[in-house]
Amino acid sequence: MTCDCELCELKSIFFTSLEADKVEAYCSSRAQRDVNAKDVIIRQGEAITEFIYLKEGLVKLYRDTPQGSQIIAIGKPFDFVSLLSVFADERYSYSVSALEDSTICVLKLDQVKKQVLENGKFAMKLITTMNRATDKIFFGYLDNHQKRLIGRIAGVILFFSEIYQSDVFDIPISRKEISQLVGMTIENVIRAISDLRKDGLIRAYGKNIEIIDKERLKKIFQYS
Amino acid sequence: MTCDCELCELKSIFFTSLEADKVEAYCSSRAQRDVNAKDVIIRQGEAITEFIYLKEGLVKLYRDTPQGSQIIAIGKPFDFVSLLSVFADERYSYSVSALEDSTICVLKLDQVKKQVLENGKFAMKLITTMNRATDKIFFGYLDNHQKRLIGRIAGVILFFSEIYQSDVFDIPISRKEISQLVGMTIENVIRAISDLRKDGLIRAYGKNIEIIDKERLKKIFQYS
DNA sequence: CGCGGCTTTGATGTTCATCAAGTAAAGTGG
DNA sequence: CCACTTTACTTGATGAACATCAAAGCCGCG
Repeated sequence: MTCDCELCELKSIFFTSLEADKVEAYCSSRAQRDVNAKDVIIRQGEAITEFIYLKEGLVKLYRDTPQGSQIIAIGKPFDFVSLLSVFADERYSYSVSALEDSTICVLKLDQVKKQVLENGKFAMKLITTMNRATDKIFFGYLDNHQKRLIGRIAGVILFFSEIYQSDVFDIPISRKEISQLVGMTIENVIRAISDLRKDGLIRAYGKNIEIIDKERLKKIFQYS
Repeated sequence: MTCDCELCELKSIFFTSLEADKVEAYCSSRAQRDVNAKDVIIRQGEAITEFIYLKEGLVKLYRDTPQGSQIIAIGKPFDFVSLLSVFADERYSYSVSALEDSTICVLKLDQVKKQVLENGKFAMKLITTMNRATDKIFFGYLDNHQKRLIGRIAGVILFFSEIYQSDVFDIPISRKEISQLVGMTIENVIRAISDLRKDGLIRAYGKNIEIIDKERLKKIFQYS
């Protein structure tokens, strides 16, 4: 009867806005699914029939364009990964795939819509959560694209350092993916990483990154 | 008792989702306001207490950053100009000002929230409309920033041509604003416009623009 | 009239993309 | 397990796209 998603933000929306007897319905309609790294969770162009939420792990949101693949955002747990425009369209305009082995929660979109129709408190919370998620992605994107290459790279490194809560970590995306994330060529991304290494701000052996001088890295991030 | 916003999308949301007796409450709580060109409608950093909708005219959404002013989008009638993150935060993270003399409709945000809480159908429609508006802005932005300067300029010209439904029009923004919209320097924006003029694709005397060769302009827009 | 802001053009420098080449790592079939 | 292929990564050289600096013309406004 109790869901095991102890820290689940979506659950908290349901629980604080649903009567006790409705919670059970939520629990039973919810499906949990484990996905492996590199698995595609959402495919651009597919019909939107589910409401998907990342419980554990790390994912990337990306879209394929004539100019190549473009990473829109990296999704952490407690981000509603399918929030970006779930209700806007019939079909996904982006894909989502797992960067690490992850666990997702899946709800039928109909169920969520039903809740919105029946439960104002739920609707209100959902709108707020959706807006926050979209805002974060959008304004984050705007901020990033005001910076030059080196600043964006510094941002990426600081971002993952924040996620892993450590100055030493394995970056979960390839150089190519970094280039798709920052919107520049792979060669120049590598050059920027090399520059940071040569200047003694980071150590970088393949995917393993160590931040040596976080303050200077933050300054580069800030002042582009 | 009847609202005069005959074509108002917001009104249509209310009307199709409210019982007749509630419509009156909506009408009375709604305030219509005329604003002059260059008037600031929403100011970045201000508390969000109202729900604002563009009934007539043209506005720009922009934000001020340490690197200068950045235009996020141009808002036409039937765009919910305050939709972008109304519920996400306490304060606006962007400004809105009128490009032309415009008419806006203003609702107390409390009133809208109340409707969301009380009326599921209204909530559902609002979510859908918000998502669509945000999607359009966001993915439009992503598309634009994959293009080179000349393609973005072509896009801007085609955009306003679409708005005014004519190949001859006065562009409602300055060269500087175009540069803030496409995210490049004013000098290079001017050079790009000059190039289009020299190549015979457009005529351009100050703010007056005439599209001569729409097909080629579209090709430039499309293929960056 | 003259001041300040907007616009335009030219010259020059920086940032980034492209092309080319080579190394390392990782999967693939015999 | 090893040769083989493929994919990811790295560095250098060159060129294109864009920013910056400088100067001058235009235009509206006090």
